Amino acid sequence: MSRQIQTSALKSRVIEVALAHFSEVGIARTNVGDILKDANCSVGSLYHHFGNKEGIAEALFIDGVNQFNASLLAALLPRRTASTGISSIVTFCCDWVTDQSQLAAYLLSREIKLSESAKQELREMDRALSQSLFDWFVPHVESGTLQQLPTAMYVPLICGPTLEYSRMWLSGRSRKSPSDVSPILAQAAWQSVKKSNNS
Amino acid sequence: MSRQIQTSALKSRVIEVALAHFSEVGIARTNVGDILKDANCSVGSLYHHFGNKEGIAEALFIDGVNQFNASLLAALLPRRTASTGISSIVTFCCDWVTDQSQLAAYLLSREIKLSESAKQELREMDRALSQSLFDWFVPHVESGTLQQLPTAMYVPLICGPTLEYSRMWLSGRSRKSPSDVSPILAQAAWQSVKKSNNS
DNA sequence: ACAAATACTAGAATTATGTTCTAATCGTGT
DNA sequence: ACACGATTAGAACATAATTCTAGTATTTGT
Repeated sequence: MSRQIQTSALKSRVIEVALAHFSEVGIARTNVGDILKDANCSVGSLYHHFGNKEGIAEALFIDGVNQFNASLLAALLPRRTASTGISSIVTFCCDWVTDQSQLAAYLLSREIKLSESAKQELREMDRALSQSLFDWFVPHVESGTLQQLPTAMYVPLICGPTLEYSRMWLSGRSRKSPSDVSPILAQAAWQSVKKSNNS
Repeated sequence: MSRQIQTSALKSRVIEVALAHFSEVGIARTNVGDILKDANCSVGSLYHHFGNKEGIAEALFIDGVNQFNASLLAALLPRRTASTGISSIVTFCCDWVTDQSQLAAYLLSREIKLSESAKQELREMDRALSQSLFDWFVPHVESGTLQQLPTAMYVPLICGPTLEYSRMWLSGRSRKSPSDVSPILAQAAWQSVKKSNNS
């Protein structure tokens, strides 16, 4: 088997196993020995590839965010109207969280203080996503269907309620899954960013 | 000095010192030795009062949530109209986060996997707050100024964007403080829960 | 006021576990 | 085939969390 494939398989295995352990007992309480054992990985390999325990947590985090961002854009970009676009964002988030609840819980409960380099990388990813989203918004703002707002406000307004509800659900504070309530969340998101006549 | 006072002073000191360290380098990387030193506390005392490092983190968390909840209710309850009430919630959150950014960052980035007992305690606190908020909402729903929604939706809709924006600001992803943008957030919150005629 | 019980403090000793280090191995390009 | 770098291996190490035993103060009951 080629080195590259073998190596990336090992990394995926470690990340997958790590998510399971982190989810069960938290990062602090999982010991790398257990990850090693479950992922069939030697101490040397693990530290070669990830540097330390935080490195595993960071790789998992970045991996998850990448997945999420890519899928979100894929869901949004084909939409042509402002209201279907906003709705697709919210619905996608709800379904993703409901579907991948373990990974979602990990990403939403930023259980880790990221290193500067990881922060850097994430900032760049965030910038790229924000840019794509903003590019999609612009025409609808110009055509007068979306409110003109400071750039930084769109994401919180549209996704804030959904993410907050997701946190509630993931931590057992509500029964109905985000998917179950996505129509309400989509409607509310639309109300908060659509252009309205009255105040 | 009475034992009680001395003891609670020690605990406060530990919690305060812990917040400083946790904020600077994260929970995982702060060592209890440093907390001990800075809080003038012996190993024995610390473990007697907090059990372990996580116990400190939990006490800090619960303490912070208590403070926040109490102040929030104090800001909301005197309000008489639906729109001033919603606005006061959002504005209070923004100002609190802006003002106590270190504690806010700690609470919002749930850097810890809470123990079952802490979860229990927090769930109870959350239930109490939700109940108070809901009691305040009910009359305005009945009078037709607020939308009728599932109970669990009000908090995410009203606070979601604010909390999400706060996270962005706290992690350096936006320049303007929550207080700076609170009018926009308050307006959006109102749009998403007020009773409207059109769809 | 005294005794007993309890709550708390102290810090040395222990243990757990994350990480380093040296050596070996395996692909890959020349 | 050779050599180089990337990767694997796991024993050894070091750090830092936690336990433990003993001692001290405070409160409580009589």
